[in-house]
Amino acid sequence: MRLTTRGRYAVTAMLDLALNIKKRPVTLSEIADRQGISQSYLEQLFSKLRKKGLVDGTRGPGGGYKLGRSAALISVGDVISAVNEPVDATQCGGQKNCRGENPCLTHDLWQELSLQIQNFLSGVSLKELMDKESKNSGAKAPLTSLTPIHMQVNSAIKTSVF
Amino acid sequence: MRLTTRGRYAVTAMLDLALNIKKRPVTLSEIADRQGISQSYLEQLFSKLRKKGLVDGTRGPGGGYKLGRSAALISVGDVISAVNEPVDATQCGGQKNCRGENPCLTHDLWQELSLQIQNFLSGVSLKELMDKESKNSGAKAPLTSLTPIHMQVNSAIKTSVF
DNA sequence: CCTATAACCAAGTAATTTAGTCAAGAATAG
DNA sequence: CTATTCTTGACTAAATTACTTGGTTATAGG
Repeated sequence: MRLTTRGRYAVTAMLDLALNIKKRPVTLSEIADRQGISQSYLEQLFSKLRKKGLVDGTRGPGGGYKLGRSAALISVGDVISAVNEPVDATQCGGQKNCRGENPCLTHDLWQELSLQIQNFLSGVSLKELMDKESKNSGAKAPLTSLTPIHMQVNSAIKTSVF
Repeated sequence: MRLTTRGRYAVTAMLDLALNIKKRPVTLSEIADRQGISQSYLEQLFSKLRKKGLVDGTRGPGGGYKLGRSAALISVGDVISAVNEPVDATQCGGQKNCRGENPCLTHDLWQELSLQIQNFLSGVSLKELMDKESKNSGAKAPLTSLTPIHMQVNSAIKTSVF
């Protein structure tokens, strides 16, 4: 799981798409204009998103993109991993023969952690983010926690460990 | 919060350090050798880790690095953000004047999500990862979940949403 | 004091990734 | 037929990452 500005662009664009689609598909030039991202760069990102089935494109006038499935069924993790090349964290490629003494020990731990992050991001859907937005639209209150429940549990664990 | 191979190197090295320190400090050449990372690259990473107080270095023969504080008090988030330059996600720099129509809308949402990831990674300490390791050392059982509790809650949320 | 060790520091470089440009082609609504 | 919009590919500039080189300081042990 990699997390760079590239993934941020993709999530931002997908959110823009999800929020602005009413009836007509949303064009890339609209998104590019609203979010200040190069259209051609968006084209590359959406090419990958389309291949993963996260968006559907229709050509011609009145065309554009729409979500490949319900926003509730698209996770942030889906979007981010769609636009990133898969990385193998271990230099031995899954074999445990890296070193003699401590073979891939910390690699396994990182792999495990990486999986946890992946799981976390798979637990946040576009719909949750959209709902968050609509709840705060027009209001002056700052954005609060997205998914309070497991965050509270998490901080409970944290305080119990410390 | 950025998440690249750079952060992986840092976490891996910190884990190696935490696992292999018994009485003597651990030298970078040891870590470099065990983990297959360039020593000079480690020096750069540890320079940043030291400036954040995450490690203490002692020079001369018998010298090396030790943890700046208890492994229970060092989170994975600490390590990762220590070796990365801070990024401002918005191109307007906190001002809400990016666009006319949808000012920084999705930016706010990304900011919120980014904060969540940060919180999540702040909830996982080096000690948790170490304990995970020692529990599985010598055993053939595969690694299971690190922090089962909030993961279970998380998946519960997920299934309730879907 | 001398020497080896190992942290510290800084500049530069190769490789990779990111972000963007440019130039086409293909589908389709009107 | 034409304008629109996706789709594709190749190419380029910028940024980041990973690594190299060549030092300097501090210190333990002889």
